[in-house]
Amino acid sequence: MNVMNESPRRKELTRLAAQLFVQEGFDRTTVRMLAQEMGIKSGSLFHHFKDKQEILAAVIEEGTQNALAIARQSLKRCGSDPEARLRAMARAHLETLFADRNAHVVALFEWRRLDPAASAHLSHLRDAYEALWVDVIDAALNAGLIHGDRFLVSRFVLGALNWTVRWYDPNGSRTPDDLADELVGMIMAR
Amino acid sequence: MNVMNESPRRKELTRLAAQLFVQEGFDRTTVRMLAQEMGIKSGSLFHHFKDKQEILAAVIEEGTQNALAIARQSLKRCGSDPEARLRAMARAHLETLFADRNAHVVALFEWRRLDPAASAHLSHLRDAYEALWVDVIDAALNAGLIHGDRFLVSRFVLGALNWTVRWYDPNGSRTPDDLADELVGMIMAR
DNA sequence: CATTCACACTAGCGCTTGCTTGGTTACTCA
DNA sequence: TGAGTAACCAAGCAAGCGCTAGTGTGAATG
Repeated sequence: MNVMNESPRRKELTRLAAQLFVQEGFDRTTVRMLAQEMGIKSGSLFHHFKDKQEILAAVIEEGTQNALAIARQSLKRCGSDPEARLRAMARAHLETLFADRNAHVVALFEWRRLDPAASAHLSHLRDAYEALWVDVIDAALNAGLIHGDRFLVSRFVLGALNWTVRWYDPNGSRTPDDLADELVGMIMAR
Repeated sequence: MNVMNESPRRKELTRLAAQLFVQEGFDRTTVRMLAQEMGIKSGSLFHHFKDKQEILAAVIEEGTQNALAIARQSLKRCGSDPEARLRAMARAHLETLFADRNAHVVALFEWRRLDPAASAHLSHLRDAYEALWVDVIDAALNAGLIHGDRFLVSRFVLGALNWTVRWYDPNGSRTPDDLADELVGMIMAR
């Protein structure tokens, strides 16, 4: 088995795994299916990953790291205006959601299949991401842009955004930025 | 095997199955686990259900039928005021979501595991339910209570509501009605 | 009293699963 | 040129899977 490093080969395999996990679900995806998709034999898979669990963890970690990076970058770029920051977070969220769609669908819907160790590690990453959101929501509340309970508002907004993976069609007429603006418009006091 | 009727025994077994499906996920729940939870041997399970798929379909059908019934009842009770109807739908949604929590979690997150035949049948049920929502949202838009695109608004609202199953704690200080009112307040123009 | 029925049992078939083993190839770099 | 290593393969194991076949039983029905 490889060490836990991030060889380019492993990264490519992780991408393919994410796609299969979305298509079939984690449990129904067999190591033989994964291997075939990767053009290798099933035994060879365990040269790159300790076990099937580790593949799942790699997929989710990849997606969450990207989300965190993009969100931080967006916030840095957009100054300190609360409305601009709110809009930027919504846009960044949808941008990463559809850029790394497979990884995020796995993260959102196969989370429970992680073993406790991996789950604990990835929870911290997720918390770091959500903390960004809470800060932005807080600032928007203090500025009077939106009303309500900070906890509930952030949960509702994240729920509405995450649920888009269930219905949004990237080939349709609406861009992710359209969605973000519509959502922000929907919740802002006028 | 039993006919597809709704014997009380079968209904009770369906309830237990829903609980296990939530705990373990559909794929990881074995017929032996189901049988043990039900206090019978695995072979006996197939007296009540044709196969494992049929158990999943029964769980989801049960939940969706209840949601539809409760929503219709709530709308009938609350008159024709657009705001009251909007609030009633949100309350009804959360009420059924937590009254039949297991069934709904399965319906929301194990949907993909249905075979095509069952999926088509249950999609119609789901569409009937969502049609109620679109009507109510439409009326609220026409009354100027909320702003935005009817399609997007209903998707965002349903997303925010459905996502509550991931974080809402029924033993906490907030009632489902609190959540409904907060959400309605959040999206209403002021 | 005979028959039927719902419900449960035991036993196990045929197949798939995640993962291991022992060995081979292809490439890098001293 | 030869040692080291990353990547791979063929073969297979032990466990577990959904599901079936055939049987037993106590209560209701004729």
